[in-house]
Amino acid sequence: MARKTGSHSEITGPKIKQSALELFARYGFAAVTMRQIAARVGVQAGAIYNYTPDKQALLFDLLHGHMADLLARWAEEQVPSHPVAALDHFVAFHLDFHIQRPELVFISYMELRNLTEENFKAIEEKRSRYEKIVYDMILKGVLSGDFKVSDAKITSFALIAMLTGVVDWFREDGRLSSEELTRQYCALARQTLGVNALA
Amino acid sequence: MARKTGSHSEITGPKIKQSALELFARYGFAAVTMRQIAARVGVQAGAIYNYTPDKQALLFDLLHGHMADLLARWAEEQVPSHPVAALDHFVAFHLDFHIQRPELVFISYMELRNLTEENFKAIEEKRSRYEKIVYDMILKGVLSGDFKVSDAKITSFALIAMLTGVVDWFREDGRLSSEELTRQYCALARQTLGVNALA
DNA sequence: CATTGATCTGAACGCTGGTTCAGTTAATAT
DNA sequence: ATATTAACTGAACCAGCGTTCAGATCAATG
Repeated sequence: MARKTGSHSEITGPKIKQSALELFARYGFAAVTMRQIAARVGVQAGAIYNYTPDKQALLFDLLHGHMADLLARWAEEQVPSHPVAALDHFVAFHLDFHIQRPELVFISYMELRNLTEENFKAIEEKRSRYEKIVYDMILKGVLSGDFKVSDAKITSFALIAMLTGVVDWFREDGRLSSEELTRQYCALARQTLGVNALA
Repeated sequence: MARKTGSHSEITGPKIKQSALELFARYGFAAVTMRQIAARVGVQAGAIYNYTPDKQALLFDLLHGHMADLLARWAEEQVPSHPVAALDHFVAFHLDFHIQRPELVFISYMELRNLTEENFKAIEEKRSRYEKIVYDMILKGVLSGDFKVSDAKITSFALIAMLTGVVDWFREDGRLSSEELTRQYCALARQTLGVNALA
């Protein structure tokens, strides 16, 4: 027996990516076997190499695609000009995007060190671009007087950390709906940035 | 050639733990070899098994010791009774403790999934205890009217995430001293918890 | 119907992993 | 000196790793 009826590359390709993603997220890149990925797809290990040059590329494609997607989506957003409205908009966007991809968010943080130096740099560059977006947003609000923070850089890190940390505990079927979550975090973010705080 | 002059278990034991910690933090548990750890200690791989039953125990001891240490230290602290002072105290404690052990903090977050189910539960239990401390602290301030937050549970997660996230970027020789860092985060935490905010 | 080419199998390759253990060494006790 | 033993070596075991590849299979083509 060899090739199964109805197997096509248009199906197998995405399935490999998806399986790799799930397994990397659950067990970690180094702990996952090509044979495990193949088994989940319903294929032998060798078949994977029709779709990726090696295991490293499988990881890199996932991470790089994730960051590229994040930046592309943000570029499409219509950001309000008022700093507080922009903050709300960003919080909603960030939460929505990350909550929909908990596994990608997870491995994007965890598996950076399993990347080749070259591949690592490519991801870092995109990550910095995103951090700069947040930093610029905060800076604008500080200059306009809408935000009161003692250090815009620190605050940008703190804001990202506290928003991204949500994927560690949020569950779609949990106590909070995603709408409620967004509402809560918009209020929390405003407070953290000192909106309406005393000078 | 076999045993080297001056080698003693009181030295080799801690050296193994330390080497394992450094390597796990840098390359990840699954990617690190017993032979790599041994090489760093200056010993053959087999010698490690005089100090640990297996690789898993090496990881578990590090994580469990870290959490036990965290809880023990906090238990020794004299916490002010006033909610705002207690918050400041907690922020200073948490930052200080975590900044001094960036590698342990790192692997405590990253390598949980490489633990046996039984070992995982033991760590989780301690982690929950710590989270409850934070939650209770926030709740107390909310009830006294010193804190204004819309959801104490969410806020406790957000606070921990934003404080612990510091180890991702803070460097002892960086722009900020640890004292300055603490000052900044005390202010940030107060703002996040709505101290002095309008009702 | 014959041919082709994309897709996949199954077995193999060389290598490295965690772990074990008989034997060696040197510090200590007698 | 001799005996004892904790500490370590060095080699081995075998399972499993990522990766390769010749050959099998099937869908599509002409």
